[in-house]
Amino acid sequence: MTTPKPRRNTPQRRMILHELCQMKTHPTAAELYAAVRLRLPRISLGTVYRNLDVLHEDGLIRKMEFAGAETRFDGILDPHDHVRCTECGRIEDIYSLNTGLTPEPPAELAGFQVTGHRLEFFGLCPGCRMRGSSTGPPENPAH
Amino acid sequence: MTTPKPRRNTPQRRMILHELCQMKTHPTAAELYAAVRLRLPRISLGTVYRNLDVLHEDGLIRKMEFAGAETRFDGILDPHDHVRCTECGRIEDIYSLNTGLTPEPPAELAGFQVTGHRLEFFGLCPGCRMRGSSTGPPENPAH
DNA sequence: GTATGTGCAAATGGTTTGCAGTGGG
DNA sequence: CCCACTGCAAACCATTTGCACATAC
Repeated sequence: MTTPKPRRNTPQRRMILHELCQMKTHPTAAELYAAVRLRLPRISLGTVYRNLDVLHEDGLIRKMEFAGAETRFDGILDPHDHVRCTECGRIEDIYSLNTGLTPEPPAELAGFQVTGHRLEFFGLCPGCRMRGSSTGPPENPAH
Repeated sequence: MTTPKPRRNTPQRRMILHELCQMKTHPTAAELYAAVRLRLPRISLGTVYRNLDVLHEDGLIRKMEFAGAETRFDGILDPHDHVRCTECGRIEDIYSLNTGLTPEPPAELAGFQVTGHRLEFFGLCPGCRMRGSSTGPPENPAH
C-alpha cells in the first residue's frame, strides 16, 4: 500500500537533520540554512527546503506552519502545543495544558473527517514583555 | 490612551464591508475583490487589502490567518473555532466544541503573557470525503 | 547505469507599498 | 483645504520549480 520512496543518504540531508536535532530553538528554513552553510558552504536554500520536505514526509522531523509567519522546523516529535511571541517570533513548547482534546480530538466535526488539529497561543515572551512593547503591536493575531 | 484613528466612509470601504457581511462563506481577499468588483468595477485589489486591514483594526471584521493557506475574512464576530478541508480549502465554523479553553484561555504560559489563541482542525469536508481523495494528500498539515 | 539529489536562478503567488492624483469631512 | 484614501504598478519575501550536472546505490 504505502511503498516508501527510495531515498539517498546525501551529505546535505544528513547535515540538515543533524543540525536541526542539535538546535533547541525551532528554526526557520533560512536559519537552518545559515547553520548548515557553516559546514557545507556550497549548499543552496532550495536544497534545504527540498530536504525538509522529504524529512517531514518520512516522519523524521516536525513542520510547524504558522498563520502569518514563516514555517518552523523541529527535530522533536512528541505532540505538544506552542506559544508564539507576536513581537519577536520566538516559540515555546507547551506540554502541560489540558486542552480538552486529549487523548484524541473528535473524529468528526460538522461532517468533516478530522485528521488533525493545531492549537496555537500567541502573546508576549518574557523578554519582549519586560522591555515593554509600548511601541505598538507589530502583529494583530487573527484569532 | 487609545485615540481611534480618523476614518473616512468611502464607497469602497462601505461596499467591502457590505459584501463581506452578505457572504456566508469565509472569502479570501481575492474572492471578496471579485464580488465587490461587480458593483465597483474600478476598485483595486490593493484597496481591498487596505480596507480589510482597517476594518479588522477597528474590530468590525474577523481576519482568519491559516498556516500555509490564504487569509480569509469573516463579518461574524462571535468566538468560534474552525475546521478546514485540506483538499479544497473550505472552512466551517465550530461552535459546539468544549475546548477546555473557555471561558478564557490561561493568562500566562511558559512566562508568556497570552493575548489570544487559535484552535484549528483540518480534515476532509463531506464533499471531498465522498468523492474519495485517494488521489493522495495534497497537503501535509503541520500540527 | 539510472534516477534521485544538487546548485543555481528564475518563477510563483499572496500580500504590501510608493506614488501621484481624488474626494470625504 | 487637508489629509485619508484610491488606482496602478512595482516591490516583497517565503517558498517552489526548471534545468543541467553530479553522485548514491
